Amino acid sequence: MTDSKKRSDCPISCSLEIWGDKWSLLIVRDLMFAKQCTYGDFLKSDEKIATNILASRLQTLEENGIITKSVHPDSKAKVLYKLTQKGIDLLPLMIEINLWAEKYYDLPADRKAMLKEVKKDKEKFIETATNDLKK
Amino acid sequence: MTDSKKRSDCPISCSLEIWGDKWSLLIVRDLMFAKQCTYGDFLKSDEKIATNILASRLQTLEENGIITKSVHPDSKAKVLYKLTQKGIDLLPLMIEINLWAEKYYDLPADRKAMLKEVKKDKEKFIETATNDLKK
DNA sequence: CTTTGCACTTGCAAATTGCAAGCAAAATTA
DNA sequence: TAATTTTGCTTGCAATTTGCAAGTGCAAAG
Repeated sequence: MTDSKKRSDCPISCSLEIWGDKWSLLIVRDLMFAKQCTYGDFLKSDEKIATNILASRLQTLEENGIITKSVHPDSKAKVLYKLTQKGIDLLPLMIEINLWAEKYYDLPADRKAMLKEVKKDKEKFIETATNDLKK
Repeated sequence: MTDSKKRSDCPISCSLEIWGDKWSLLIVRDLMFAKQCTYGDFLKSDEKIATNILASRLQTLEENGIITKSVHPDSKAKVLYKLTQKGIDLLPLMIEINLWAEKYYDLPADRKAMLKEVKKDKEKFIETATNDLKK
């Protein structure tokens, strides 16, 4: 069950082994930008991830220390997913994905607004958002 | 054959539809950092991509305007793959992946050396490397 | 104490992956 | 000029992964 079969020492390759698929970074996105953090929230996202895939991705993200599970303060029936520091550290990468996509595709208004802030002072934005996510 | 089935307008999702798998960014990496640019070069990389997968990834990267094929100056039998501007624009994203991985995993010496340069002046590094890749 | 909500699990068909072998055109060697 | 090798793929097939639908078990609400 562990990641015993590392393809190489390349950091790009190691990273892709964790979140290199069509879904994992969407979960990170939800936790980072949309503040969606329950299983049901993830299922409700636009891309319509299948429930078994979601469960499997949440597990590997947890196994790799990107997210943690905890009991939701509202109810024991709910599970609250949160980004760990390692997960929060993906923020600069997520921002760069947005900036790349902005150059070549149409973005939704809210994401455009966010990038406007990013461009004013990227480091400041990252610092503020990081502190926000740590709460 | 086109990407008619767009999952959502989210830039993260759109990006992942192009290069969200375990292999595509390794090809970009080879073109970007290792200057490997023939079919055979890609096959020789540490991660040992299967030849049919390589062919399919090269095709979708080309279809999405990330890379272009041209005749190798040395020989008509060889194909030279190059990053387009859209591909070169993935550099900041690739750097952030390296920086993230550096924080949590061991990197090979040459990549560490590169990141040392990056940290001195990220913007300068990107500018220089971008100009290099345009040649 | 029954019904609803939430977080999953299970079963199965369809698609994708990975391995090995094959193939045609160009280049090299004999 | 003919035979061999290199290069960039394609093909066939088994194994794994995905995606869809239905089901399950526990907590909370009515």
